[in-house]
Amino acid sequence: MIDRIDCSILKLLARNARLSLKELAAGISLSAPSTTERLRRLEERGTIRAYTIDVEPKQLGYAIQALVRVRPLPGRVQIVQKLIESTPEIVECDKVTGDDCFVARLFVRSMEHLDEVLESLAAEAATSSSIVKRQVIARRQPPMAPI
Amino acid sequence: MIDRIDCSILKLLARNARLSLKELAAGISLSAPSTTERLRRLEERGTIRAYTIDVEPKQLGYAIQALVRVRPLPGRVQIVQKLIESTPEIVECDKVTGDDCFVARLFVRSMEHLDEVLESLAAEAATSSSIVKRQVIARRQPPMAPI
DNA sequence: GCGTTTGGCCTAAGATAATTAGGTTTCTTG
DNA sequence: CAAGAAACCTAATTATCTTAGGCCAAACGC
Repeated sequence: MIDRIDCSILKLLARNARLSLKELAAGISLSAPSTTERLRRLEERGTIRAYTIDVEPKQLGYAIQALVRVRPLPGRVQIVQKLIESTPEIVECDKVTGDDCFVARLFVRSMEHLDEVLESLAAEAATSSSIVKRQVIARRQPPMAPI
Repeated sequence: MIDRIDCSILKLLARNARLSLKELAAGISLSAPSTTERLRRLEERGTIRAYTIDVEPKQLGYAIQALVRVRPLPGRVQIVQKLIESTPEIVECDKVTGDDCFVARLFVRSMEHLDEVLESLAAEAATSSSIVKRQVIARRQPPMAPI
């Protein structure tokens, strides 16, 4: 499904998604039109879901990052999910196996702000929060190999 | 530190980091050269940490995504951190407050593969794994407002 | 086994976009 | 209030991207 060349494209774009077509083409030793066509197919097949940026949260005023495990009260799963979705401070949330139904990552300006967000969930769910002390591994790509 | 225009730039690029300079300039109603200069400063100040892509893990052969809480055995924190860093299946890891010293996200091809990765940690740490059943919120940006 | 089709690549030209240079306006500051 | 700096602009040059058309090799049908 994904050959060696597609793999190189993904690696190059993961490192810098704003690479010009020319640079990208040079990186994979193909012509510009062929590279365009490869890119188009990667997008079409959904391999590349999005081109995006990684923003420094502190520069946006978010001093604190936390991981929160959320256990909805019986019968409140749907409500809690809606609540989570509509909480803009939550930047990522997974529904997982186990007692902790949801695991969310959130960005807040202060401890007070964290408390505020958690309070908004308190009526519908039990939460356990962990403050991020350090990012040991910033979001990276898993090993990419031709399939 | 970040004005209304920078904010718009960040929002536009978060949605599509490959927007051409011309499109970006049109989006914020500035000329192309001014837009270039704004971008340059956002990069220089570290507000934009990286331009990257969001890849569909399934298309790379990763059928399963898991969140793992890792509690190193006494005195083994450093060793475990090294181990985590050198595990390519781990795509993200945070050092957090609380008993669970690390929280990692990993991509694996199968349950056997998951077991394999966890086994490699077993000698140095206790782990609790949760399989991701559904991404309720895919990585998004927190609210952006001028600061 | 051979002609045909398809997929993927190429080059080259025309169209589009990015950069550079130089000037204008506006805000800040001595 | 004048000087300087910061941020913007336009226009011309330079570079890049897209389009069109053709080549080649592997897969396919007869």
